[in-house]
Amino acid sequence: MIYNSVDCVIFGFKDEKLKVLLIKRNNEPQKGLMALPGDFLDSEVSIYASAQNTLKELTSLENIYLEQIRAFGEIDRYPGKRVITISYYALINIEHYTPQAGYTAEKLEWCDIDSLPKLAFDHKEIIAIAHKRLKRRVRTEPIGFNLLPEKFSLTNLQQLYEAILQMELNKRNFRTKINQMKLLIDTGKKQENVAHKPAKLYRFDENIYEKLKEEGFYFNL
Amino acid sequence: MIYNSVDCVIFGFKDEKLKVLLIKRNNEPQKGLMALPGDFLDSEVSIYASAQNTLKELTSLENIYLEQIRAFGEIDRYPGKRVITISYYALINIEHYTPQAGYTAEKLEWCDIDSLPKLAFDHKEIIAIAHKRLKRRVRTEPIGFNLLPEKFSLTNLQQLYEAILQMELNKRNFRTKINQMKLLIDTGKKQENVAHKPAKLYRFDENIYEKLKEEGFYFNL
DNA sequence: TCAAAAGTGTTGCAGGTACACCCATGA
DNA sequence: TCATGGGTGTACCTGCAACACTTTTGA
Repeated sequence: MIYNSVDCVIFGFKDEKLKVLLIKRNNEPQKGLMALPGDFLDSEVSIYASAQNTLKELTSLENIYLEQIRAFGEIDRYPGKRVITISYYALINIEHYTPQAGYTAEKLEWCDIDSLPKLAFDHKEIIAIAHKRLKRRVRTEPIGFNLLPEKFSLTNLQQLYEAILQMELNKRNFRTKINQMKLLIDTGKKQENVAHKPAKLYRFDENIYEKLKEEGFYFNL
Repeated sequence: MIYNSVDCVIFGFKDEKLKVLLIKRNNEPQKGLMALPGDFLDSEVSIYASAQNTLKELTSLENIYLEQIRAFGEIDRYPGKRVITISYYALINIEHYTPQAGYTAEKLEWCDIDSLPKLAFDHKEIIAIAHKRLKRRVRTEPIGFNLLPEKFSLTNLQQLYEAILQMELNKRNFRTKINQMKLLIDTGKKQENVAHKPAKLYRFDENIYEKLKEEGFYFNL
């Protein structure tokens, strides 16, 4: 007998760090360890819909960026039975996240991508592969933006890319490249109560965003 | 009840064309249609091993390039039961391919990637996604070479990339870029019996090949 | 008036693009 | 000697990398 499950690597961005949403297992096997949110697959539900459900239960969010990573199918990846898991990764605006009833703060946690706790099963490997995929995708499609709030400064955007790609970027050149895309709209607003020149706040031009997503682009940072 | 299967998109290169190995179904459902080779998954076998087995049964080849694409899990993708398939793609040297006993020429066929027959299930979509993946991979890892015979000319190599990427490439620049990689070794041999200047034949430097594969590279064609 | 971060102008250089020409072979 | 495809030299030009300076705010 083979079981199928669906797991989600939910990425968020906060305090200049790339984060993953993890849940503490309260059932055997591996009770007490942190793990990716997920569930066994219902035979009446498509795998994509199953990932969407997991996401909605946890975060109450819908219509968010969600892409399959792949299936993980080593024989012994789950103790006791044969479970093949199909993993997805999601990009969410962490400000929109509100933990759902039933999930207490004790159980759910946003963990830094580069200081993860001990994880159940092969979830460490799954996160690593999700991150690798994200690093590539972010250069090819304008999806990184899904991680930001509606209004953000260019510095926010740069820090996001630096966190995802785990490398430093040159401020001047980063801004030049972003400008070339003509993807940002000046909201007219500025930062408030900061002890320095306040940064302009931008939002996306949804039309250009969709257009770039279709056409594909290469963001040579 | 959910069933799992593993399907393989086996790529080959012949007559300047990128090809896929397809098999005519001789069982219901969709008997008579062409389909990707594959099988239901045995609970004692890892998904990767299952793909390797399919490949070996069909082509008698081992140790070849094999990478998972992803799982396909729409509810109605397979008539009558819920079957989630996990797809792999393989790159083989078509000259090494010898159809195995039990598979007659009537049943197995190398089809052009851009003139595929009607296919069973969602296999057309799977091939399209495999091809898309190959297009990307071929620029990021030196894997395209798996599709060529041991000895090949620079023109062979260029035609391969043109077939995969479905675009024309400039001869002069293509050669310059290949040279920069220092990946090729002059075998000292040349084409024979051609009515023009015979092309030099090359083979790979396995060491550099492995090194590039690890490091990653970007082949900006 | 000072500290801190926002925001911009410019120049040199690497490397990609494009083009045209010569070479070796069989018929 | 001609047709065919193999093989190379180079000049232009785009566009990325690197750097330093000005601006605006709160304290």
